[in-house]
Formats: sequence, structure tokens, C-alpha cells
Amino acid sequence: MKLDLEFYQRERVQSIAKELLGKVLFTRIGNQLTGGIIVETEAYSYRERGCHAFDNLRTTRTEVMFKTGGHAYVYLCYGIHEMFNIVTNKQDKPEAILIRALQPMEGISTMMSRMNVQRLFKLTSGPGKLTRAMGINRSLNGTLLTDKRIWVEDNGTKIASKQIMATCRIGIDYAGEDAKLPWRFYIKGNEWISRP
DNA sequence: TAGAGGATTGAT
DNA sequence: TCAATCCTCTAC
Repeated sequence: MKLDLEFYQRERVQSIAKELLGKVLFTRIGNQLTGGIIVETEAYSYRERGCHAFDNLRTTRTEVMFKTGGHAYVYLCYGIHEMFNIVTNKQDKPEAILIRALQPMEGISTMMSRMNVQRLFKLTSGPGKLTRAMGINRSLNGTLLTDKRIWVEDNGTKIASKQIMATCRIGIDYAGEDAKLPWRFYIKGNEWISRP
């Protein structure tokens, strides 16, 4: 069942980031269906320095984060990698969840050809890799997740809270004390999580 | 308008 | 450990 927008438009981005674990992200790009179980997420909020929209910083790039929950926020990182985030909370409460890793489920041959690799291993185990495998790019920035091209489904899987690990987020040393917030979540023992 | 740096990755 | 690579943001 496709998640509706109300799921994303709640407060407490950390809770939503945890609830997304076990859900399935789908894309249909170029008429190719691909999908994977979300196994790793990170939460970002205007209340802390790790976030692009910290202190309600409003720029061309962060504009989409000020929209209602359920929009896709896709941006280019290091000039090379597209990063896929899901905007949460209400309008003008800029918060988002970075999808860091998936467990491939659907359209695996499509993903392998997009990645130009023969081995399934670590096809989607990182934020830059999974966008490439799923065909996600900046043209999807600002798209609602009720779109035909990208959405998230609940397949009934419930991840027990003791199966969810929380650590500090990766690659945001510039955020000072806020870099220590335990806002990175992943499914314990899953082999598809990004490298440490 | 120039310069610095980044929510990463894969090769060395 | 380091380069790739280009967009965004800030300061002048």
C-alpha cells in the first residue's frame, strides 16, 4: 500500500526516519520499475546545524524543504552524487530524511545495468549509489511521493524497535555538537547498510 | 563574480 | 588516503 502524504506531514522527523525502515522505495523511470527495502536513514531538522535549512535558511536549494511533507528533495553532492531525501513536517517547518541504503527487491537487472556492475553485492549500499541504481536525479526534486515515478509502499513489515540501531550521522563534522545527535538509523545486522 | 567546500565513492 | 567534479553559498 502506497504511503499517503499524512505519513510524512507529521512532526518528529526522527520518528518518521525510524518508521521508514522496512518500507519499500519504488521508482518507475524510463518505464523501468525498481524497488528496494529502506534499511538506513538519517534525519535532518532546521533546529540543528547538520541541516541545509538550519535556522530556516531559505535559498534556491533549500526551498523545497519548506514545502509540505512528502516532497522529494534531491541535490548534488561533491559534484558527483545525487542524494535523495524525503521532506517531512508541515509547510515552513523544513525537515527531511536522507535515504542512505536500500536492500534491492524489484528490477535488480535494471539496477545492475545502471550501475554497470555484475555483482548484486553492495548495489544500493550508500546514498549516492542507490540514487543511481534507482534512476533518481535532480529532475525529481520537488516531486510529491504520490507521483507515478517515485513513491514509498508499506508492505506490512514492522521492524521491532530493538532491531533499530541509532548512531551519529555520517559526514557532517562541520555541524559541531549537532554532529553527535544520534539521528542515523539502520536495521541491525542488515548487510546492505552503507560502509562505516 | 570569484573562491571555498561539500549529507560520497572507489581506487591506491 | 586521496582525487574526482560541479553546484551552492558567502563575501567582496
